[in-house]
Amino acid sequence: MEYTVKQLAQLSGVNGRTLRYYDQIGLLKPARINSSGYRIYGPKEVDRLQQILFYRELGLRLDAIKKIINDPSYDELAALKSHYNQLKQKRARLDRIIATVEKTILTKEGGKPMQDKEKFEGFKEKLIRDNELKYGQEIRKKYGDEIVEASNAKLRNMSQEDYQAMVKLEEEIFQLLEKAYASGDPASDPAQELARKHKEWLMYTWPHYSKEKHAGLVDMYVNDEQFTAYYDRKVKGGTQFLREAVLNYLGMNTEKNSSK
Amino acid sequence: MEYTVKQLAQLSGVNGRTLRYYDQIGLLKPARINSSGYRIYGPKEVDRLQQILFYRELGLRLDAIKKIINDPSYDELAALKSHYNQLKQKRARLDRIIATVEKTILTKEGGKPMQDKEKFEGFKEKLIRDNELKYGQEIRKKYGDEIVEASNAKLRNMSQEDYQAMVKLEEEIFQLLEKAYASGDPASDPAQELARKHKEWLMYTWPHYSKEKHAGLVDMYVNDEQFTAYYDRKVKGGTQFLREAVLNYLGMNTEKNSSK
DNA sequence: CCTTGAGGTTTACGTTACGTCAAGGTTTAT
DNA sequence: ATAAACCTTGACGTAACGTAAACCTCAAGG
Repeated sequence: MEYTVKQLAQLSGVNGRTLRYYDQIGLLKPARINSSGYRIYGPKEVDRLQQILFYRELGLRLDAIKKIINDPSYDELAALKSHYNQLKQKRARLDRIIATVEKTILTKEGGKPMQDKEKFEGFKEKLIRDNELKYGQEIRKKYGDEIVEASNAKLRNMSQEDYQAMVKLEEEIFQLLEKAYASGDPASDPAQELARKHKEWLMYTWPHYSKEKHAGLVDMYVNDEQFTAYYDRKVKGGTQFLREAVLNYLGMNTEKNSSK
Repeated sequence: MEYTVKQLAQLSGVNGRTLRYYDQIGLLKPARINSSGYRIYGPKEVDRLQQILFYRELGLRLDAIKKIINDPSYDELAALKSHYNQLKQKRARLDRIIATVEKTILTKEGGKPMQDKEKFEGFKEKLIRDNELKYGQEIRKKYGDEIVEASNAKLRNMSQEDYQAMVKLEEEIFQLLEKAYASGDPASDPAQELARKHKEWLMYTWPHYSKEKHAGLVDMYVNDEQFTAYYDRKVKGGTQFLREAVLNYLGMNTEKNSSK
């Protein structure tokens, strides 16, 4: 089947302008342009649009979507399964909001007062999405979906104070990283403190901590540009240094400097 | 309990900047400003923010939310019950999308091809929301929730062709309105044709048509500024004329010109 | 054959709901 | 006393379109 702009728009429920915009930003190019300049979409584009809408439903930004589906290692089927899980999470969030509404109604009708905190149950998706962005993509590939889901679930149930403590801890880690890096020695006291805090910080969201996973994670940090950018933003080479400090802390040998 | 910007932000999960913005546009003013110029929010503001977030969750725009909760006739409890229904609808929509993903996965794995149309099941909320904006607010007040819900349900199940036909019909109505209005006579042929088409158009979404409801509706058109703006956009006085044409068509007397 | 109406095109400016500085004042903790 | 962590008010930036202008193309009817 082939479709013009309007036809595909009607089929999918999006606006025609949206399709032109998607063409403009290179997110969804038509299969071809006919002799009079019309955009013509084929079956492949229909599927691609469907994928785009799934991602959009999850709240991803268009440039992120573009990156993902243009990635040569993009696996459509795996992506669909991931969608499936995330949509279920989204529904779970909706369930919590619905429960909050129910509770609020009962409160208004019954008179039993509600804690301010309770009033916002379910509205914290953004924090979860941040977590997802930081740890979702890559870790999903390495360790599978479960660990990310569990991490999100834990985050969701985290108390206000815990969350604040966690954010504070993260800041401390960055400060320690600067200090320890200045010492230049991954075995130094501040470096070991850094590694300890990094572990502590991970345990806020990891369901089961293990040395192997921790080591695997810092190893991945070094190889993944997103993570490297994140940990290098204060000091260049910070990611590398963090890895060595953690491996040292865990009593694992860095290949680079084995004994000494 | 009293909160500063950051505290309320952490409590509710929104960004501090968001709260300042809401103050700026007059959507959520702090209870008071303390001696050093800080915004201080009290319990009433906490509740109001919760309401705002409920509406935002449903996809309403901030100016619309402002209108609604500033309306002196705004009934918090009724609003909550309405939220409850709409959130459930939203969840139903999510369920449909989840079902689509499941189906897509099965298709990819099993090989049975999927209809292009099926691929977009669940993504048509916008049409429904438009319907809701046009007919939700006021009709909910007059006839209760059920009729609106039923109307939405009908729209949701409407086929592509029906929908197109309906949109086309709406356009015809506006053209007829112009023509009939020019004649100046609500009993004229084009005016009667107009009324007939208006009925036909309503029947696309109304579960049960009745003369009384039709008459009540056009009556309401005249008194509601949103509707008046809508039907007056081509010709001034069009709403009034439409009302008279319909009442005439239904064999009901307009008080203004009873016999003649 | 010509018109009309519904589609198509590009270009360009407007909008919503914030995010992100910048530059500075205030409060709290050490 | 000094820094850290708040707060303030601008002011500019942005994402993802909506909308309007000005023009081209195609199918159907008088």
